Amino acid sequence: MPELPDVEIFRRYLARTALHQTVTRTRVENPKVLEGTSPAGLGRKLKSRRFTGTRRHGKHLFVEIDGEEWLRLHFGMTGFLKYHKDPDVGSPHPRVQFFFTNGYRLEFDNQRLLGTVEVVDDIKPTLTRLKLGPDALAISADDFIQAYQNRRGGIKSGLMNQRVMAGIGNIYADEVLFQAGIHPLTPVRGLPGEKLKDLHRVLGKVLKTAIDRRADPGRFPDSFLIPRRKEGESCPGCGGKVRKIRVQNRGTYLCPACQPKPSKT
DNA sequence: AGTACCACCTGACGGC
DNA sequence: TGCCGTCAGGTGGTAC
Repeated sequence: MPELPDVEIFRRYLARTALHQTVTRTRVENPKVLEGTSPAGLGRKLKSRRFTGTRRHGKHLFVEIDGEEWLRLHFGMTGFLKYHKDPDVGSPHPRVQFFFTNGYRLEFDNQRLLGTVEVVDDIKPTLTRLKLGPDALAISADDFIQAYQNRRGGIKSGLMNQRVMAGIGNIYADEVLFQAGIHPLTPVRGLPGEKLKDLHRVLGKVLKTAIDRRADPGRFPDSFLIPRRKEGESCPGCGGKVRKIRVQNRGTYLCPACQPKPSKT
């Protein structure tokens, strides 16, 4: 689930629930998701401290701890957050839990254990260490064009490369390329500047729309491809059949009519 | 620089 | 029913 729009929704969720709450204790159900600390170490870092702010960069969520350190949450392929009243039935895979003085708890659910919970001193050096490019929602048209115009390889791989730009994954790469009418295997070099500029505009529009719709495909506009990610579904643009191919070994959905394959030169 | 392939994990689904 | 391969919205390392 978690690409940029999903993580932005998680950020807002945390900001209206666990923010400003004081942690009484933490509980680590599975230490595999911890990075650079132990369950006891995480507890020491958070006990009696408050969450004081939130930030997001790409697919990473940062939660400020008393204005001193930051909790970095990365969700992998299956993560989400849930805020409960303590005795309530929780989420199915609460790998890490944060308990608060108000009797609520925040759960970091992560079924496949591909996510990460880490405490860091500061955000900037962390983005450098993780080699993340600019955030896909914040990047300017000029920076976008600069980042892509001299790249080799296919456009979908480029969009998903977190070092070039952070936040786009398999699903939203397909959506952006569908909305822009570009075939996923199009060489970036084959895209004129005007087309890149258009792609940047579409990127922003897709992300903002998805966030407005709470990153919930059930609420997406009829013009979106995401709710029709199935071989043989009808294309929202032309009514033709949606096709599935593999790009970078990832299932990739497109409309061959609306996204013509680039002609070889 | 970019890609292919494997690994890390759990779980759902379709075919036999 | 049960087993098995495949696939899943992420990412890092290694080899070419």
